[in-house]
Amino acid sequence: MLDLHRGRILREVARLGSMTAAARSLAYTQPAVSHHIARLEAEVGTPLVIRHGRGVLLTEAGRILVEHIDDVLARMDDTEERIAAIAGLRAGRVRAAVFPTAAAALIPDALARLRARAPGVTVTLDEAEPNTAVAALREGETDVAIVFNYDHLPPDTDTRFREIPLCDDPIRLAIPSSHPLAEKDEVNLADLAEETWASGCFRCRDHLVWACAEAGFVPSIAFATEDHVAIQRFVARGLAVTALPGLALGLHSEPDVVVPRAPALGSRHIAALVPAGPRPPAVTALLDELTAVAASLDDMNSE
Amino acid sequence: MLDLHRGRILREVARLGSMTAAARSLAYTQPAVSHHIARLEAEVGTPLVIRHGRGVLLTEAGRILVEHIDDVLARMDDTEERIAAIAGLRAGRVRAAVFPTAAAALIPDALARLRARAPGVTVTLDEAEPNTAVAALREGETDVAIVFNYDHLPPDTDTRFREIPLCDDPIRLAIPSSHPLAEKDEVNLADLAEETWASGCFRCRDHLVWACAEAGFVPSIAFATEDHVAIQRFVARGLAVTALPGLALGLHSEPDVVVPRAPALGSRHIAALVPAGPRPPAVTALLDELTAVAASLDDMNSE
DNA sequence: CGTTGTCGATAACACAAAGTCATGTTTTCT
DNA sequence: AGAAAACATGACTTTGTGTTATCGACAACG
Repeated sequence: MLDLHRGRILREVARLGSMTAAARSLAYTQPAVSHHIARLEAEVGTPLVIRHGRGVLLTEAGRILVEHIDDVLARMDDTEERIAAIAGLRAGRVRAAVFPTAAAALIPDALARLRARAPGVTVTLDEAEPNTAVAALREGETDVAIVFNYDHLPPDTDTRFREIPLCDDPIRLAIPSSHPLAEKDEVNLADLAEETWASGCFRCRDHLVWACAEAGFVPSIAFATEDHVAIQRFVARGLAVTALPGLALGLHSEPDVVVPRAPALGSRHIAALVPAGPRPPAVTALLDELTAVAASLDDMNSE
Repeated sequence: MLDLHRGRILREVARLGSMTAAARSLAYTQPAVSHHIARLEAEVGTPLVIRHGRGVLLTEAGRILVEHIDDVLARMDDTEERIAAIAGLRAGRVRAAVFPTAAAALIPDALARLRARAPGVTVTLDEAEPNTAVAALREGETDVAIVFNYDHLPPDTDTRFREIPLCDDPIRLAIPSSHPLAEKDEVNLADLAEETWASGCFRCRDHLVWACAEAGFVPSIAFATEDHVAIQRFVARGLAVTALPGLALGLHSEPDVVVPRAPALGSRHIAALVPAGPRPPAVTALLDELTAVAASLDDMNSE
């Protein structure tokens, strides 16, 4: 195959009409240019330049070659620019799989920051529970998975992924304001053993059952929905008590619901998962903004 | 600048989904491909592939790069084909500067042969006297100069050119059939010292004067024209005698003109001149056909 | 009309790049 | 689990790509 580098040299020789001048222009020595032209001629099997007076003149084949090389080099420049744009955060697309609460509480702020920093980068979002998000990551269908996990569950040890911790999301107790315990600052979980419970997604429900077991009882769960506004309404109407992530409560506060302290419920750990190894710049940038937004949330929690 | 070679490798990796497969397809070893991809990534500053299961998957930057490379490589193929066509005599243009008689007597046959052998090669012709033809060659305005020279003139010793002898063109005496000497087989030049002469181009006239001087007289030249048909008419009408190149006489034979032998007139040497050094294939091919045609003319003369 | 400066070609050589083989690590399939 | 397959890594060889030094040829100058 023709070597573009040699083509560039020939082009310069054509432009300047002399090998010596081309060598100067390209910061080479004259013999280097002479050699390259000779090799190019050997490769294509026909003379490309002809000595003429002081310098050289191109043959027909040489002229045609230069025309084509011009075209090819222009497209090469385009190519480089496109890739440089991705490397320089002026372009790029990131696919993220995010669990619902984070999609509402974390992502909008992170994307706003990312847009301010790198307007050319676009992010596409897929809402997905952690399990599906990880599966998508494994299949290469997404670039970043935003997931959460509870202390009582085994951590994800898959070495193919790198876990970037984002923040801790404390699980809060929510009870009706009409409830006898509503006036206490801190509530013991065991005191709610006889209540009717509402719970969210499978994983959250699982965690609730685990926490109650630690407290010595099995909760009676009558309502299950992933809609945290709906859950709060159930609580507000006095139909149930529930445990909700702080993030969900931060998104919406229903009247007639109180949130006493209940340390036994612990917290869930929110993290971003990306494939191990080097990351595209746009992915790194998104992770940066996610950690920044998450850190400010963490600060609010610790106050 | 991006290396097309690496681009080709990346493209193959993208097509086959694995470095090992790409290596097989390109007759490389696996580490070679691995190395090239790693270097490409270092050069562009962003990951291009990501490990996925058995093989690799391309990142966004990788996919975009491959798209562009496809385009560039296609144009590279075009380029190679264009040049290969010139090298393979399927295309090409030759500019020739030819003196008038040869343009009529030599070139048409040579071009017919060349067309049969290499239909894609085109030849452009400029009629020019030897001096102008050589000047054009020196200026790079023509690729081949077809010239002639006489024995009494100094040979062209310019080392910048290579001379390819084509044939000898004997100078013939032409006299009216009504002339007293018309019945003789061989005529002595000195017997025509008192005649009125016609002559052709400057160089031919010069040669005539020289030959007559050798025979001991100065010819009285009343008619000078480059049109050999016109000259023959002058002779046919008994207005003059003349010396004409055999080639011109071969092109047109006027009635009432006889051509006795006159060895003293010698001959002119027809040759092709090309720049020294390697020659484009189309030029070589034209020279081949010219020498072939000229050789057959030489044979006719020697019979 | 020779002399001098410039250009291209060539030879010898230094260094970098591009391959290879051997081997390790990770992931998948049995 | 263990075997097979794929990418990564390291040491080494070969090839290519540059350099300096020098020659031969053309052109412009006095």
